[in-house]
Amino acid sequence: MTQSKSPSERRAHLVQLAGDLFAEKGFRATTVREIADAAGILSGSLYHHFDSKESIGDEILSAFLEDVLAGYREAVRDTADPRTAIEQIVRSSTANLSRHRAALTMLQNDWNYFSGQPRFAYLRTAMKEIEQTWIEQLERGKQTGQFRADLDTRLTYRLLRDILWLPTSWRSSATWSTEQIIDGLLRLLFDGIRA
Amino acid sequence: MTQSKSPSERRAHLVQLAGDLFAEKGFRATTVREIADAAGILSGSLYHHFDSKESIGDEILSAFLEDVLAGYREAVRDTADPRTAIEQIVRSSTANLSRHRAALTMLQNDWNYFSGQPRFAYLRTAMKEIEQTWIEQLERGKQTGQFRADLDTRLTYRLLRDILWLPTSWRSSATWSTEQIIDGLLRLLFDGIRA
DNA sequence: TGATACCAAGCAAGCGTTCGGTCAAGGGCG
DNA sequence: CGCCCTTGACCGAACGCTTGCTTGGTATCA
Repeated sequence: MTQSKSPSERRAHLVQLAGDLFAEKGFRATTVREIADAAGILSGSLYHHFDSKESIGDEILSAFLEDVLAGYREAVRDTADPRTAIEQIVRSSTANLSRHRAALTMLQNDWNYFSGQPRFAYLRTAMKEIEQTWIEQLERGKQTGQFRADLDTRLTYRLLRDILWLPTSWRSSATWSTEQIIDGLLRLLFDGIRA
Repeated sequence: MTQSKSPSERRAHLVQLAGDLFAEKGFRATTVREIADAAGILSGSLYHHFDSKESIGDEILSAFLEDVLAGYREAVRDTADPRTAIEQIVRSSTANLSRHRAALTMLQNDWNYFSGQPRFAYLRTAMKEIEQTWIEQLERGKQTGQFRADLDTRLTYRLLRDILWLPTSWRSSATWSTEQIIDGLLRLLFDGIRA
C-alpha cells in the first residue's frame, strides 16, 4: 500500500496503530487481528515486524516510562522549592500522559499481567523511582512548612500520583483542554475545593 | 461436599468466589475455569447455577450500584449543607467500595465491554444519577460561598468521583485503615496539601 | 539476486457453553 | 420399615469459536 520512506518507519506506524487500540480497550482485550485490520494487513503479517504481541507492548511501555522518568528527574534537578518541583512534575506528566495514552491504560488495566513477567521487571523499578521522587518532595515541603505537617506522606503520594494519572483514562473528549485540566488539578491539590 | 443449609446459599458463595477473582484480574481476564477451580468443581458445573458468565457479572454490578445509589440518596436527603452532604457521600461510598471491590474493578477494567451491551444499560443510568448528585452539591456549595466560585463544576466532579474510587484498586494492603483513607481524602478534597 | 513486505492457510491452545449421565439426600406412601 | 421417585449438585466429554503464532509461498524493487 503506502510505501514508507525510511526503513522501519512502517514499524513505528504499526506501533502507533496498536497503541491507539490498547488505549481504548487495554492490552489483553486487543487482538492481533484487530491491530492488523487497522493496518490493512493480515494478522500473520504482523510477525514480519514483531516477534510477538508482547514486544509491541514492551516498546510502548518502556518508551513511556523513559519519558516520564526524564520529566521527573528534570523537575527535581532544576528546582530547590518542593512546591515548584511538584508543579513541574504535574506539568511534565500531563504532557507525557497525553502523548502516551496507551501506556497508561495498559498499566491500569493489565498491571497484573505485565508486572508478573520477568521481561517487564523494569516496570517495578520505574515505579519505585517515581514513588521515591514524590516522597522526597512531600517530605521537604513538610519540613519547610509549605505543606501540612500532618500529611501521611505515603498515603498522600499514592493519592496524588493516581489523581494525576486519572484524566488520561477519560475518553479523548474535547470537553476540557490540557491547560484546563492542569489548572483544575493544581488548584485542587494545593488548595482543595474550599473557598 | 459441604452441604448448604438454605437453597441457593451455595450460589451466593459462588458469586463471592467469582467476585474475588474479578476484583484482582477484571471480568474479561477471569475465566470460568478459574472460577470453577476456586469452587472445587468443573467449569461446566457452574452452568447449573448461572446461565452465563455475564449473569455473574450482572449480579455483582447491580448489587453494587443499588448500594451506592442508596448511599447517595440518603446523603442528600438528610442534609441541607452541601459540605456535609459531600462528606456523607464520601463516607458511604468508602464503605460500599470496600464491600464491593469486584464491582469497581469491573467498571474500571471492562467498562467498554459492559457499557456497550443493552443488558447493562442500567450502568449508564446509575452513572448519570451519580453525576447529577455531585453537580448539584457542588453548585449549591458555590452559591453559599463554601466552595471556590471558580470551580469548573463538571471537571471537579469528574476529579472528585474518580479520586474517591481510587483507593479501592489499591491491593487490599493493611497499610492504611479505612478511617485513615477517609481522613486523608476529606482533608485533601477540602483543604489541599498546603499549610 | 536477494532483501523487504505481505498473503493464504493453518496449527495448538484456550475460551464460554452444552449435554447426557451419575449419585446422594429426602419426602411420600404402602 | 422399606420402597420409589424426585430433586439438586456435579462429572466427563465434547462443541464451535477465537486466540497468538507459524510456515511456505509470492510480488516488488533495488
